[in-house]
Amino acid sequence: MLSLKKYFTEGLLQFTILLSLIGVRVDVDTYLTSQLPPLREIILGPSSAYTQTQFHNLRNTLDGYGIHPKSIDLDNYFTARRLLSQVRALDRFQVPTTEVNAWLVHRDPEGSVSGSQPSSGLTLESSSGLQDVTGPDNGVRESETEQGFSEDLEDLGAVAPPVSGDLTKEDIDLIDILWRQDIDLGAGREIFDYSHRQKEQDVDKELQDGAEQEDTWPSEGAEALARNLLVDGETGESFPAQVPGGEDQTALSLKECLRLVEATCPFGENAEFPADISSITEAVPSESEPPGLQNNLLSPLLTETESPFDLEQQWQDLMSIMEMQAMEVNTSTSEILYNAPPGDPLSTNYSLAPNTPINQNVSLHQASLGGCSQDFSLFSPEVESLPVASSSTLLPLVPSNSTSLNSTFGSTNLAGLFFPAQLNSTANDTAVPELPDPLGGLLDEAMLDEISLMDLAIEEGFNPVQASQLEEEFDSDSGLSLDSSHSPSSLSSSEGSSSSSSSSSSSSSSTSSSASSSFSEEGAVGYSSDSETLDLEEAEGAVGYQPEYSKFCRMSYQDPSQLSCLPYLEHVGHNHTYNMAPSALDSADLPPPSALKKGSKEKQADFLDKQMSRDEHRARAMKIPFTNDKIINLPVEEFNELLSKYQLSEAQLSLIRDIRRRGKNKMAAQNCRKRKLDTILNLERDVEDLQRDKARLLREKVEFLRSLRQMKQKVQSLYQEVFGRLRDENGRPYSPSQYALQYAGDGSVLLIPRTLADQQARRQERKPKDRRK
DNA sequence: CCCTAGTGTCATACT
DNA sequence: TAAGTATGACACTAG
Repeated sequence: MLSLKKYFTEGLLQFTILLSLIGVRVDVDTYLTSQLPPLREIILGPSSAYTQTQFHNLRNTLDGYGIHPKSIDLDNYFTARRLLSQVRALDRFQVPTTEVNAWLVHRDPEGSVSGSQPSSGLTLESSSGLQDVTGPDNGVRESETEQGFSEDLEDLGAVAPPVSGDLTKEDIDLIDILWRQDIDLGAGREIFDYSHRQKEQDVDKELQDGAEQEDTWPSEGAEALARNLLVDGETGESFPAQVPGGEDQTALSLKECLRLVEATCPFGENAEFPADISSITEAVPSESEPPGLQNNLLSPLLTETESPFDLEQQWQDLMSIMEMQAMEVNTSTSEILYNAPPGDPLSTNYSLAPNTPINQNVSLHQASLGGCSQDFSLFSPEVESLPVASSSTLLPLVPSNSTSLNSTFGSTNLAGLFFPAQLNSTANDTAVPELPDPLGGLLDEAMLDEISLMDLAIEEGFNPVQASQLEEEFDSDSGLSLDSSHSPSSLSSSEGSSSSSSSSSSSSSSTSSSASSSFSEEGAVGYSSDSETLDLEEAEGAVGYQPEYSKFCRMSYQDPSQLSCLPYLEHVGHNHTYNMAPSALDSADLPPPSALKKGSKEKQADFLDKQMSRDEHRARAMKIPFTNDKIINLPVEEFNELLSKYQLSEAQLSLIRDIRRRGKNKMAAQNCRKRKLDTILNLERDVEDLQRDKARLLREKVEFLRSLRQMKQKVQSLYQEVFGRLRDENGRPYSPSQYALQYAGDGSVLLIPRTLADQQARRQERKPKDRRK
């Protein structure tokens, strides 16, 4: 019970200190409501840190005593706590996984679509036109508009119903690939610098048969695209500008793609048509499309799944970032956050061009992609607005395992059509190490909202290198421990000098204000605070030790001005100690020889008198034949010996024991207070570290989210590319309003009527909700 | 005179 | 059990 009480009170103290030290908004609610263990930890945990630091033990060690067994490793404790906090912060990143469904596509000549899976077989006759695919993400969009972000995402169709379920291995692989692709396209992972990719590309060219595809892509593509290239501000990569009239580039790049598709896919003969630009453009989005329609049209993949991110929480996180910036981390985010226009360059850089029409004079032999063994789920985009951002966006969507793709499409490396070779073959090798697999669950609207938010925040200039540096800094600065440098043992540096000073400087009562103390030969620990007496004490074999200013001065304060000395310590040093000047005793016991300027002597005596503690006065009054320092600091055996040497009355003995008790207790109290102070200071530093960690993790999160958004956009554009190339038996493109592509779990692709796709989407949207209940 | 910080002391519990 | 230690509480003092 006692320990419980102790823990509780101490915990409360620390908790309060923590909150007050933070001084900024703390997510206390999160901990209180949903995370009781942390609260319990906050209350109970620190208690261990608050107990028994044994400051003097180190000194005792110096004096020949061992470390007190009660000493607690605060370092470990605080480190554990810090790690716990990090882990806790990380769990906000966890999002439910998104199930990627796919259907095996087999399109028979009659115009019906039949999947290899029974449930997916459907006829195309159900050309029911546009479906009302209103997204189910109203709540999310509220906050979107409120924050002024993500309109572009909506335009991109981020309102599609969610896909749900567990990720299969292939899904993960695909996600991984997408991730890397994204990285390659400038997701901010500088580790994948251009040269690195170049090397990979070179290697892959040697390894892969489809080198020609890669060659044609950059060569022809570059030529054609050179006119309207945008440069990714982040990676320096170029991609086509989104020019409304830029059909040329698109057509050209698509032609390249198509050539490979034709060479790869065993399409039916009767399905081959020369591409008719006009017919294609009909199926292509136009600027005149109502915005609402576009929203629905462009949502094959940017589907909402679950909303793992509490927007409120995220907003708090962002606020926290800004708070951190106020502290020191950065200073620009808030401005960016609040002032950045919705169409900030960063966002637009990676946004598809909703209004870019796509003209492709290409054709498919058959209106089906037989057995595309990709797992990415392409959900139906709706009609007209099929913005293909740029040909460069075709690059992503590579399967982690290109062999499966190849086997599916035949001997030709179709993957090379869509993806650079180096990504095909080295996807696994170049994976970002330890990259979590956040993508599954991240593909949801709420995430996109956040992404937009984060995109703004990220402009503060964070990069992974900085993050790692920060991390290193944190690692090296475990900061939470009461390391030896903060313990009184460090006194030795300043104290040792005086320990050997002559013992008989005596009555001079040095008025030097410099604090100096020493350890006695016995190793007993005394306490002396100011001026006088030290040398005399040594003469007595007693020892004092000074409240070490240096110790406090070493406490980590970021403000250099505070480093010099804590102002409130300037008053420490009153001499309330028992370490009276022997001269005083001597002068009392042995009156001065005689008339030696009585005035000054009296003054001196008065002064020393005032310096004496009550116990010293009592001792003198009781004619105790030895100093209080001896009484207090001598080991028990010597102390008893000393007592035995003298014939002392009961009163004297009682007083001596009281003096000893009080003296010991006084030192204990001093140690106790020091410990408290250290604990508080360390808590303060702990809070700072945690805040920095939090800011760093948030920045990393921003990075992840942005990459995710880019991947989504690329997948969407890929979908549009593929869909736009599909031709029915008459050689006409399928209407996005009537058909949609879906991917089955087994890697197959299915062209299904839009109505069915919508139904499935809704069904899958309901699933997670039900699961949540 | 009041407030605050530092300190000493006591009582108590613990080691 | 004795001695030492830790700490909350209180009082005192200086600034």
